[in-house]
Amino acid sequence: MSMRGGRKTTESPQVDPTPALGKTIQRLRKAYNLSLGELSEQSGVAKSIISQIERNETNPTISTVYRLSRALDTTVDEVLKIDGSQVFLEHQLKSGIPILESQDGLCRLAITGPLNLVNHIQWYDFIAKPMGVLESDPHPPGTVEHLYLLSGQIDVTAGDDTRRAKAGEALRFRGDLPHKIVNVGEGDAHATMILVLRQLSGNEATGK
Amino acid sequence: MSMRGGRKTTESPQVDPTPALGKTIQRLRKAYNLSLGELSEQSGVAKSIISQIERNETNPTISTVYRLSRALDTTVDEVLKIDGSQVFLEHQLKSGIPILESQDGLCRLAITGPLNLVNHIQWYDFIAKPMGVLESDPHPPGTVEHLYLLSGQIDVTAGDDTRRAKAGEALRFRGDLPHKIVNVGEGDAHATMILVLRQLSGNEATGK
DNA sequence: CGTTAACGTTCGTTATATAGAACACTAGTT
DNA sequence: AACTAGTGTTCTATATAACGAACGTTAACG
Repeated sequence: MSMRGGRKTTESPQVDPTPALGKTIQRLRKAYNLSLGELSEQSGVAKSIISQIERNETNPTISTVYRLSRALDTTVDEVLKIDGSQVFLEHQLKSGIPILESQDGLCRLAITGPLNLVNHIQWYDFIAKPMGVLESDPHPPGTVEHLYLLSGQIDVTAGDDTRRAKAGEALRFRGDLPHKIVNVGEGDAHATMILVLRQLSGNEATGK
Repeated sequence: MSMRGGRKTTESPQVDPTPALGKTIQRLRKAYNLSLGELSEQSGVAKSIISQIERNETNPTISTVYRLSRALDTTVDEVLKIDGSQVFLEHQLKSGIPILESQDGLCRLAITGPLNLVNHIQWYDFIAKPMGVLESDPHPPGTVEHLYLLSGQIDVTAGDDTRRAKAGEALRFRGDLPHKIVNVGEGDAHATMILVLRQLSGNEATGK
């Protein structure tokens, strides 16, 4: 008797085990602002292959997916996950810092600041396509968010307050409230976003 | 400026991304008492491929590894883990029941009983090669372990008490103490092991 | 304009992962 | 002993994943 449980082969004869792999890889790659060539360099995978993987035109080798997921600071399982329902992808870095990136590609938040300061100050590069909306849950109390708009035009809503900023302008608002950033311009909106956590002031070192 | 952090390509030029995959697959397959042919049927992967994968003679496709890991009730990441230090592999089933299986292949514990009773009674198939030792941490208080030796010869130590059993004999001992099973015979030892948890008696149902 | 550079795609070739058949090997049976 | 049924391995052919080069496109510059 070698049967065990009710597992069957006939479950799904020809399921594509990796329906979302391509999109996920591409999402992560863009979240890091990497081109195919750059990711190719960093991962060791030919850029043509990456291109095909992103369009689900190939069934990559474990080795290939492994190298890609390493270069993208994530795991094989993570890139295999089918998260079609998720609006935002939350990607845990090795350092524990999440990268938020909208699935439809409208908004993108990439960390650009030094990782060792992440408990004091977080520095993001923010790009939103027209109509893009980034909604954030509150950050820790006392957090202040600084936003310097490099190009485009956005509306920022923090709590009840809404303000508009054009290219070259800066905004500062409370990050410990639910807040929202909307690209109200016609082109892409590009901004530098800096989160200053309260711990920074009044405590020179965490003591660890 | 497309640089980001300090990720480098030169990290490891030609690392084998899957050094333990073969062993892990084989371990899991044996933990389920599956032959290559059986796993082939259940996973849809040709048994020749599984054979090659287990001996690390191929670099399987994501699809292949995915089908295998599914058939083995685990994830892709799980089979990729390099746990060379671990003496025992603890494999979480979907149902949450761990399977213990020694890495060197000396001992093997496979669940054979019905899964829905796992909180009351656990029923294992135990096989140990010569010199094989299975050490267990204490089970919940009140647990009694029943062991019926099908073939071979073993010593069981529970607490301070040590007893020997030959083929056809049965042992019963306290499972809530650290205990150890040693195959002292020349051939394989094969036993049926039944864990009876206290909840079974005095409570007809856990209420959930 | 043409030039350059960067992007993602497609092409041509090579390497190899896959499946199925054939193969040894063992153990149990008559 | 021969006959089975099981194991895991090795064959052979085919499909295709991988790479690097060439390509079309776009954008920024002179």
